[in-house]
Amino acid sequence: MDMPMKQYSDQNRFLIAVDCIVFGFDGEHLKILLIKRGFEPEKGKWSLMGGFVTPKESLDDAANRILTQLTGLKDVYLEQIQAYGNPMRDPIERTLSVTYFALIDIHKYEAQISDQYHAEWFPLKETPQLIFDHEEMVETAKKKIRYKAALHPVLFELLPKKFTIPQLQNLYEDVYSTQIDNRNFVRKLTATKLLIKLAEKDKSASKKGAFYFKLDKKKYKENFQAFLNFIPNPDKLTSV
Amino acid sequence: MDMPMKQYSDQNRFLIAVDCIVFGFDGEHLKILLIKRGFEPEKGKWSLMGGFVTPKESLDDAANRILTQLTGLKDVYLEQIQAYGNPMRDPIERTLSVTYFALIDIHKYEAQISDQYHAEWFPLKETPQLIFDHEEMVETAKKKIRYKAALHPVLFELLPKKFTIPQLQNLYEDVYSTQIDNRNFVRKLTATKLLIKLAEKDKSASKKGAFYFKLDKKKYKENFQAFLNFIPNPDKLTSV
DNA sequence: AATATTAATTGTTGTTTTGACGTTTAATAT
DNA sequence: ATATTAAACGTCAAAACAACAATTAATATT
Repeated sequence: MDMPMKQYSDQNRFLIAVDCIVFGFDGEHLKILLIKRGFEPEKGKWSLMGGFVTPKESLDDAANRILTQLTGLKDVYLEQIQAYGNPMRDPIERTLSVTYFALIDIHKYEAQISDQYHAEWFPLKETPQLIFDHEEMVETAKKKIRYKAALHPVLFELLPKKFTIPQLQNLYEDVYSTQIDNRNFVRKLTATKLLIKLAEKDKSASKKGAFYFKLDKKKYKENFQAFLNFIPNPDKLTSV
Repeated sequence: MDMPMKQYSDQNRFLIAVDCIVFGFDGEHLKILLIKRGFEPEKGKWSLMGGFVTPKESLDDAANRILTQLTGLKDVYLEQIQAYGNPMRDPIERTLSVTYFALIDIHKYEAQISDQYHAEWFPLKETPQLIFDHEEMVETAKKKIRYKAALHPVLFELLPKKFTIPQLQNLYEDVYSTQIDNRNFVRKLTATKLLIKLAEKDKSASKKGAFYFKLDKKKYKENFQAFLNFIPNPDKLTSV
């Protein structure tokens, strides 16, 4: 071949989409953010927040752009899950979708943007019917967050900067649908040295009040890959 | 909109490729299979085994097809790792690549097919320069296999049906570049009840010989998601 | 044929981690 | 002042773990 190539001939090209599974925690339950799809096909049906990848942006860029459009938030925790490539997954035209899961502090989420996109939070056990293969994507994302959080301190991304131990424990209990012994939980948590105790207390939830804590960012980054064991008997979590 | 849609207008379409990181174990070292690329650009350079996704196949189908073409093997362990979508990763034309890692019994691999593709096994520490972003892909795959194997009994996929404990231990020691105490290793292994002891011994490697074992397939499938702990202090493995 | 050699196999112990459960303390409501 | 609530602190026995020692089976050497 003498001439420099301009493109690969005889190959097929496809649409590439990004779909985001956005997790939030309202203090009681883990929830995901869904929108009413604004265009055909399946216009008006519940859907993950997604969009097509444009020529000059990477997948991560696309996911961040889409997430910012939906929530108004920037620099949120975002992690690629997997690519879905069934030829028939979109009936209109073959589209590959790369899913991401996002963890956001639900209180930072601005509701007026929600109205613009007709977005709504759904508890994990009460999600409506979704378009295409989005239900499968949500199932996989649920497994992924359970698997990941069993080993790494990723759930902190769902809480405000200041949070209490009971809040954190509620979160773990909801994610794993289990009761955790508070005394053992605190012991394991303390052992990680990930938390810094603040002077202030949250007295909204109890008479005695619970001390606020914040993350030790440095330790958090250093130990993000360390294997934790907050969940008793974490076996048989289904991986992704 | 009155007419049923035929396609999404005003969107861009891209090439989609699949690249496979094929791991094998020769009894001493973990290796990956690389090929000399047979077409421009970068013809003749070392590369992962990859190919473009065709219109009617899923991503998994494409990965299996490509892997069978390279190794002649079917039904091998194959798992999606992640999608790479940097707009400039292929200089000729924007191509999204979805990587898979494959674990094969190196002895089942047929060499004559290797010649056809100019394929070669490389120890992980002696991999040559690779095209595009394939080195980054290999790095990620290495982290992935270490992470996965620290928790799940996936390395058995690299061994023949009959294998000895010393073989298995060599494999773990090479994957984690560490010495493992044999007595503790055997105890943990026995506790999983994953192995069935055979009457036969392998006397090629030592005078006393080492008993062959085989996997208890049923237990293997049941416990695949269980968290193991063959590696002492598995913290600080880098995840993917 | 006895002995040395090699490496697989079986065994022991002290320490650390875990899960289960009891008690005390701080703040508010009566 | 007292009761109430739940957060915070503490105890203990069992299990898991890492580190280390001894025995055994097969071959090679003399």
